Order: sequence, then structure tokens, then C-alpha cells
Amino acid sequence: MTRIAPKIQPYSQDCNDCPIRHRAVCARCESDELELLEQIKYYRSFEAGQTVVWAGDRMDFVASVVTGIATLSQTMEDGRRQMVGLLLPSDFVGRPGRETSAYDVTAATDLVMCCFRKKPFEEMMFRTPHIGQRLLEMTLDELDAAREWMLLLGRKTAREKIASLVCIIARRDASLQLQASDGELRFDLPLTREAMSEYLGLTLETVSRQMSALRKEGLIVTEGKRQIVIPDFDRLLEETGDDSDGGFLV
Amino acid sequence: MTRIAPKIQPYSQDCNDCPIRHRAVCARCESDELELLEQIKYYRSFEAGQTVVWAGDRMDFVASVVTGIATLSQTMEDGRRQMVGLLLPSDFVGRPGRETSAYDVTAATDLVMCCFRKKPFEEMMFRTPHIGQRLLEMTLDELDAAREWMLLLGRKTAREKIASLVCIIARRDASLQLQASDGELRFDLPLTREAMSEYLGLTLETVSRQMSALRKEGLIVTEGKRQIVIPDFDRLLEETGDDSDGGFLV
DNA sequence: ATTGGTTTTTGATCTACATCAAGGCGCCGC
DNA sequence: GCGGCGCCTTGATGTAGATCAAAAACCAAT
Repeated sequence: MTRIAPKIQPYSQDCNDCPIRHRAVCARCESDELELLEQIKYYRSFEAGQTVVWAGDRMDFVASVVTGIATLSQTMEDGRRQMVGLLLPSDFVGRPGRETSAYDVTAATDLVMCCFRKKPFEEMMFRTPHIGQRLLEMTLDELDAAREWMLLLGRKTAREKIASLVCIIARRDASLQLQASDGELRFDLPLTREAMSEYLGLTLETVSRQMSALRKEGLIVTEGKRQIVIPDFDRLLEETGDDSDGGFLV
Repeated sequence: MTRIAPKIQPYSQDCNDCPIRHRAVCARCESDELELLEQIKYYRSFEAGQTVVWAGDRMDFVASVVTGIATLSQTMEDGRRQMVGLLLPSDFVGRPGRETSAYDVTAATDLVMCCFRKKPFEEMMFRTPHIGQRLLEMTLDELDAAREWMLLLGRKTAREKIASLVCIIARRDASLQLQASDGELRFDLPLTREAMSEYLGLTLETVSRQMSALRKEGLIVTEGKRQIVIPDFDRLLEETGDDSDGGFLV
């Protein structure tokens, strides 16, 4: 039976523009805190492919993704690139207490972010401990995700990497918005082959080949541009190399 | 000229058994907080190779490393292993708010940890915001380290990986305890080839070959068991593939 | 419909690292 | 001194994925 462990707590939808995205925590915000947040927030839109900030550039805001997908990447002098963060709606970017961005932040799709000016945000964080606590939780979740990602990068085969990525997106999409209609799972994979290869530490050709392989074996079906159907989620999961049970991390 | 960017803030030495390791922050502890910490802390020793906890096991404490080296690793069903954390003296393990360990925690060398029972520690964290704030800083540092590590795993060559690892340890050792006597740098590399391979996502044979290569080229000198000398740190740095300037992360 | 740009697929070949397999070296106990 | 055990090194060979190259699919604009 196809059951999709959400892996992340179901964050509130209408809370995407709140830096502290969990509804239960938002509920703890005093009305004047919410009002302050309103005052220091502003929206920015980007087109797919645009860069939000370059590594090393001044970044005087923190933000959360409202719609679309953003990526964090590191680049080596000779151009080799590795993605180190994938931000879906409701995810948070920016490190309180740091002046410049440590990573390239890029819009993978058309993107809307809700930004908060850093200074006042930090002051607010300092005054209201539960915001810091929530941020700690979120950071710990990200750290766990990064560590699972490290296992993927260090030890998984190309096929396992692809299967893992598809499952990761499917999980997040499913828990955020899409229904698993009995067994079958349909969702958007809004990443270019190149973005996938940067995520996985592969070349884009290898990504393409492995996607074709999974398609030929019926593990995934592609419909049109970037719509994907997973006929049997569990069967795909078996290709990831992951423990079938452990599944409580992002 | 050989100058070693510390990359981490110089943590206080005599503060290793404090979970909140930065001296400036420790100074902010009230005396009754320090007393409470005393009450809930206890020490545990392990021999090299021993396991502290297995992934999935109950872990009812948080801890910081006093002496020695501990590792966090993930294991796949078929035995493939990837290290996801390397804990040197003053580093912190354990996630507040989680019952079980997500990773195998292992003593890479003889190890002494200072443990705090989780429940009271969490209560204390809840009551004294600056502990939470300090923990957030530390977690963000770890996240940055993890992301640099991801670049290493995903995009670096075996030779670059080795050079990077040696530099990482050299930096930490140097900033913690050892002097850079004009240009030359001498320190302990207390990891087996196997541990190194788990860190780097390589096999132990490849690690051995690349170490030999660096040795033959005079980039490193090995003395006795695991003592290492780096005659010219900058020259080794060039082999890491890293940007020469950016160097403010762990 | 035609053009031109971007992204994807597929093929042929190459290579860095893995794998398999011996030895070597230091260390401890007898 | 001598065997045994844990590490480490080195060699021979295999292979997954990179690289190079070209064609195909897709899409938007004229």
C-alpha cells in the first residue's frame, strides 16, 4: 500500500510569508509582533534563472519562499558547482548575524520571496525568544537534511541519487499540496536536468540517462514538460537505497 | 607567508565541558545556571573504536567532547557508510527535542565526553534564552560546515578531498592548541585510513594512494604513527580546490 | 510554417576511482 | 625471537560515470 510518510510537519499554507512558518508557533505571536513583522516585510519576485544574491554579496535581509523554488549553490574557481540547499515554499533563507551571503541564491523557477530587513528582524528575535527557538528547530531540521544529502553525495549510485531526489520532491509536494490518489502520485518536477545534476553531484548527461532508465522500467512516467507520475511510490523508494522504515527526517 | 585563518572563533579551552562553549557567552551564565549545569552533568569515557550510541537508539543526554574525537555516521542497509559529523574537543552532540539518535556516534580515538541529562538541559534552555541563542549559532556553524562538506563530496577529486581534510584538521588543531612555528605546521591526524575514507566518500585504498602521492610530492610529511607535518600550508591549500580567500567558515 | 535558441536525449570513448588481491610493517604477548 | 593481529601500502584489473559530440525535441517569436 502506498503511504507517504510526510517527513516534514505539515506547515501551514497561508503562513508562507511568515519567517516562523509553523502554525502552532505563529499562534504564539503576540499581535504587536505580527504587526512589526508586517512593517519590516516586503516581497520580491524573480524570474526562473535569475540570481537573488551572489556568494559574498551583501545580504541585508532574511526571507522565506512564498511560491516557486530557490537554490543555494557553491561554486569553485574553475566553475564546478554544487547545490547545497533547495528551498521550497515556506523554507527560510538567511543567517541572522551574517552580513554577506555564503552561497549563490538562485531562482530555479519563477519565485516570490517574502523578505524581512535583517536588523529589525534580529532585534525582534532577540526580544521574543520563541522566534529564536523556532529558528533553532528549523536549522536543526536543515542540518538533518544536509546530512542525509551528504550520504547521498558520498555513497549512492547515480540511479539511487535520481530515485532519492524524485522521492524527496514527491514527498514535499505531496505533503504541501498534492493528493496521492490511490497509489498513483502526480506532481511537478520543476528542475532542469542541470539543476538536478547540481543537486546530485552528477553531470546532466548522467541524470538524463538515469531518468530514461527509470522511465523505461516504468518506475516513473513523464507527462508533458515537467509533470511526473509515480505509479508505485514504494517501488521507487526501493531504488533509493534508503532504509525503508527510518523516515522521520526532511 | 603562512597565515592560518582560524575559521572558527577561538573557543575557550577551559570551557570544553560547558555546552555553551564560547567564553563570551559563558560569561553571561548566572552563577545559579552554572550550578545547575554542574548538577546535571556527568562524564563518560570511551576507547577508540567503541560506539557511543547507535542510530535509532534512545539517547537521553546531550554532550560536548572534552578530549578525543567522535564521529557521526550514517549506514545503509548494505553496509555503505558515510560520516556526516566530525566532533573535536568543544563540539556539541545531541538534538534537543529528539528522543533517539539519528546517527551512529563512535569514538574515533579515546574519548571523554561531558554529558548533560536531556530533560533538565531542555528546561534550562527554555528558561535561559541565551543558551538557546548560543545553540542556534553553533547549529548554524555546523550547517555551514555541512554545506562545505557537501561541495567536497559532490565535486572534488580524491586528491582535493584529501588535501581538504588535512587542512581542515590542521586548522582546527592549530587554532585549538598547536603553534604554527614559522611556516611549518605539526599536528596529529588521529584518524585511520578507514575513518578518512568514510569522511571523504572514498575507499580506504584511494585514501592511502593519495596520501602517498602527497607525501612523495613533499606536500605533507608523516612522522611516526600519525603525526603529520605540513611544510607549507599555503601550497597544500592550493590543492584543495577551495577559493583562497573565502575562509571564514569552519 | 520557419527560424533560432534552449533543453534533453543518445552514442562513443575515456578515466578516475572501486574492487580484488598480496604483501609489508609495526606492535603486543609469549 | 617469533607468531599473530591491525593497519597500511601497492599492484592489477574492472567499471560507473565523465567527457566529447551530435542529433532530437521543444518553445517562442517572426
